[in-house]
Amino acid sequence: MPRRSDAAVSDSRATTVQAAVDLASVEGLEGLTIGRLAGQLRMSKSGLIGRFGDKEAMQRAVLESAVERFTAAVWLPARGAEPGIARLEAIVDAWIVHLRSDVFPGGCFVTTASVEYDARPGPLHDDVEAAVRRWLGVLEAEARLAVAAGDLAPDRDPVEVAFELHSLASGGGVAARLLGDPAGLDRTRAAMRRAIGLEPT
Amino acid sequence: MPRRSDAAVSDSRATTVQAAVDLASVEGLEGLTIGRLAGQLRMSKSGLIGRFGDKEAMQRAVLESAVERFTAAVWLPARGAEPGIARLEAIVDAWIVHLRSDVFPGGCFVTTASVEYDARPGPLHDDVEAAVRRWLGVLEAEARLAVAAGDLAPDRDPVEVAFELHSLASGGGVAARLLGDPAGLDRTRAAMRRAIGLEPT
DNA sequence: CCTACCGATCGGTAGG
DNA sequence: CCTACCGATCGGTAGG
Repeated sequence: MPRRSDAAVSDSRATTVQAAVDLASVEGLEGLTIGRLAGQLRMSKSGLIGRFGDKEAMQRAVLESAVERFTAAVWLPARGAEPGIARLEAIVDAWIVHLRSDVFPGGCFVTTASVEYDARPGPLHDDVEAAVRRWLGVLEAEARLAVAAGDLAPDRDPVEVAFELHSLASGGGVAARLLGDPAGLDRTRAAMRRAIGLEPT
Repeated sequence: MPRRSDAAVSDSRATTVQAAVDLASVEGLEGLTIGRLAGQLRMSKSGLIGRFGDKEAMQRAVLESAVERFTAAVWLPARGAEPGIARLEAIVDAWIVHLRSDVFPGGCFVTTASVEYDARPGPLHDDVEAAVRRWLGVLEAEARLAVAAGDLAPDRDPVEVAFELHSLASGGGVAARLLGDPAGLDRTRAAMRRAIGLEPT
């Protein structure tokens, strides 16, 4: 018999990961240190690292959790909308709401991780790349449905639409936060709507 | 009389900064360490730090130099073009060429710095913010000229155009590098041209 | 999960 | 510009 039930172990791990996501959101996945996180959780470094194995495994778990937060915030709410332009619009709306929210205290987690690992090979690079590819794939599929439905011009390339939306949200989110200017996200929203042929509103 | 001429001192400092820009381009300004840079330059840590005062002063000098590289690569070549859409087009072209080049081995320096400091106050945050504001101001002025010349729709907001171009280059450059896909920059170029009303070519 | 500890590295200073 | 050194912190292990 284990001294703690599996549920309790997985619970404590989930709590740990949550705190780590918040810390890494500000400091980056590279800036995350075992000592600081352990101190914040009032536990020993060895106790903390024991939950993951080593730092890299912890970073990968943190990234995975952050991606789940993003999906839950942006993809799930939009899933109910009609396929086509309505769903694309719902994704843009949820995305902007997400960027305005404090889901990640330090700004979009995947964007931060993308910049940290875009020029550094390794498992974390591969994980971030895979997550971005999955999300681009979702956007592309939605854009394709919108083209098929006649909501987007027939010569509009779904791959291009997906890449454009991703670039605008990623770059616009960073700039809005850096400038401390909420209007930045209004502009990001307007640009994303333009990219899918909608009026600014 | 100084033991080394002013020119020699400033020369050695410039060499130091150049090496530091390349290192920080990959590791980030936060990942830049005195020990590693000193080792790469085959000098002592104290000798290196003596050229700047402390690490933060070195980081600020590195950022300033990187901004100058960007301006020289993107703004100077476009300056000769006619004001209006021709100059905007020239800026986009130079920008994409710059992103494709190895001017910064680790990707756009200002984008990396924006992400590192968007959620962290301090002098470096302020320096990055000021640099981005200056560049957005340049883009906005050019967009305004293009609107005045009738090259952009009269209801197109120059501030929005500037923010959109910046977001696309910043986010698109990161994604293209992360995915290791040169087509990413083709898509970025197409999106930037779309933003200023031009055909993809 | 803990304490105690490892070698390496951090930014920086003293003194020359 | 150097050597020598400071206290702090890094990721991680040994042993319980």
